[in-house]
Amino acid sequence: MASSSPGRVAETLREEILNGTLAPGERIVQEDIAERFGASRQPVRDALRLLEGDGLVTLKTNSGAWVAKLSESECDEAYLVRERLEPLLISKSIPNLTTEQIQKLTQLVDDIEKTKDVESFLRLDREFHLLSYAGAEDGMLRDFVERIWNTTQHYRRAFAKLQDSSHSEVTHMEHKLILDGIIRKDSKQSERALESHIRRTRVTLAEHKELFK
Amino acid sequence: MASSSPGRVAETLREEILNGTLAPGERIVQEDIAERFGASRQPVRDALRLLEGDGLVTLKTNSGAWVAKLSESECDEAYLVRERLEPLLISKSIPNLTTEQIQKLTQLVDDIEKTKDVESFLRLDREFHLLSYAGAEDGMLRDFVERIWNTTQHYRRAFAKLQDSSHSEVTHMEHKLILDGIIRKDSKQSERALESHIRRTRVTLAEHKELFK
DNA sequence: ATGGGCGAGAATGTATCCAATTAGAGAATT
DNA sequence: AATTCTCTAATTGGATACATTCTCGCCCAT
Repeated sequence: MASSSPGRVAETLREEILNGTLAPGERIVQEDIAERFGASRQPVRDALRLLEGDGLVTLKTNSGAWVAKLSESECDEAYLVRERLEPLLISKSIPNLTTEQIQKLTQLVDDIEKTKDVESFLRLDREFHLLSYAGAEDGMLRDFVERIWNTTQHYRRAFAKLQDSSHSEVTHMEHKLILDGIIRKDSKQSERALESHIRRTRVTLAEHKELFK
Repeated sequence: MASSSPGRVAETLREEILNGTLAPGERIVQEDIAERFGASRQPVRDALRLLEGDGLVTLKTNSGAWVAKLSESECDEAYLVRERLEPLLISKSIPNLTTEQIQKLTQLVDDIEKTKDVESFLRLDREFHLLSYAGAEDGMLRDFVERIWNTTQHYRRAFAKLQDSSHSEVTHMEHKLILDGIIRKDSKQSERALESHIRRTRVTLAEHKELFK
């Protein structure tokens, strides 16, 4: 069976964790997954180890695997790290973004402002930010940033649902400031706007401790 | 056999990669390792996956495992990330360092200044910096920082050998400035001294492209 | 009702075997 | 001499079976 390599299993599970099908704290049983993919437990174990490396799954020896969970302080830490790393990443990306990518970014900012649906907002917002980093070369920095986005995805969803359709005007302004810096190749502006953007989210998030109950 | 869990195998291999027994680019054969530990290949595979997650080993499907290798630009990126993350980490650590830990740090700065041996310098320098972070809670931030220290260890060694016994006076001054901030609980000072320390190393390292040949 | 201990059952860890794939050396061609 | 090609031996990936360990519900004591 060609579709049973650890990579494929991991990819599918990653999707399900990110889109919320698998909730944080939920247990993952090797044999169940193996059966789903018509494979043995071996590739599943490899897949789980891959996801552990991504911070999406927590493994405990002789015990099992669970979808990773963040505490309130861990989530706060994640945002503090984002504040420091993402401005660096975007500054490395901006000089190499193509015209097509910038065009797409412009459209995304527009689409994000229009959407009132939580899932669409999450998807578009993620696409906007990750695409704004597409000009940076692959490497540790991008890995770290993507890892943080993945491990905090669930909490971004919960937070977005809380704010519901009232995705603040401020968010859209921040996106526009980031985009403006990108268009004018003014990395410093994008860096600062992005830092403020993340910082504001962190502070706002800290006001909703109930998300971690 | 109690000593054959993936954790133990990974720990031993990690040691050997860090102390230079296993060089970057060197191939790792599953069966050889398995034989060394008197275990089967199964736990070895798990161990290799663990090390891959730590960035110490590179796996290629159907091909094998190699000790991870950094290019010049990847190494530069590592130091740029350190510049942003370690000041944050030390600022989280300083408020919680115990008197004993600070005493130990003071002694380490002293020992580092006295040593003329490359391996001792590496060990003490590593111990000093990591101990200065001991007050910070466990989490993603510390994981990231330790991972960078591990993946760049080999290049730090090569660089130290190059400078040999002439561990510059500047390095010791920087250590003293960091320590002074720690003692006086002046996080800002330690943050800035640390940032300069890492930045200077990055710039100096960039002048030695021959290390990546 | 609440908390702790206990045991049956389920899930994980490890070994071994077989199939699939690749690395690497040597030959042939340019 | 350098490069490409081919083939084989060696290595990795996956499945199955068995041993080991933990989870979770149940029971008992308080």
